[in-house]
Amino acid sequence: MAKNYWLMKTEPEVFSFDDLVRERGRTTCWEGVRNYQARNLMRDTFKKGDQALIYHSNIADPGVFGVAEVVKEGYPDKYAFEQGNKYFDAKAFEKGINPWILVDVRATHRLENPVTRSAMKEMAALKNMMVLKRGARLSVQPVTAAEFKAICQRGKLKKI
DNA sequence: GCCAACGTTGGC
DNA sequence: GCCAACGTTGGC
Repeated sequence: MAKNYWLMKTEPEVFSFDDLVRERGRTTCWEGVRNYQARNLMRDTFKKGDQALIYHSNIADPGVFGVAEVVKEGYPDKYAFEQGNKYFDAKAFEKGINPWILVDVRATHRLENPVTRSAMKEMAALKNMMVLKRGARLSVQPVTAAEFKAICQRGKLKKI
């Protein structure tokens, strides 16, 4: 089974790549995904050892800042059923069925030169990349091996 | 801060 | 099941 590659968006004001690096074991559960398409990818397709580009969104200079690997495959997201939690899902809680899942990721590399969105747009290897398309809101996106490699080379990976 | 694109909700 | 209204995302 070939390794999968992903792009995972995060708002650095909320949780940045540096925040991930500061976590114990540089590992965290990827909280807050409340979209079924993204959920399905994490539940069905994310495999241990897959690699993910960590992308900062909703800032002046969005782009890829680091690389992480999947260290734990999909498991129930208990936060969805914790009243008062930021990611509490009242509707699901009433129904008694928790549809949400988490994966754990560990930071492995920093991009010495973060690859900004504007730089990505100029890269021929990324001309079909999902994240660059208009209105691509999916917070967890598949990335091809070629796209992953192109960004890693451009960004100069530095092992953490 | 604006607003286009998208996903979800809810009336019918 | 359709679709308008709404809330959110996220680039700019």
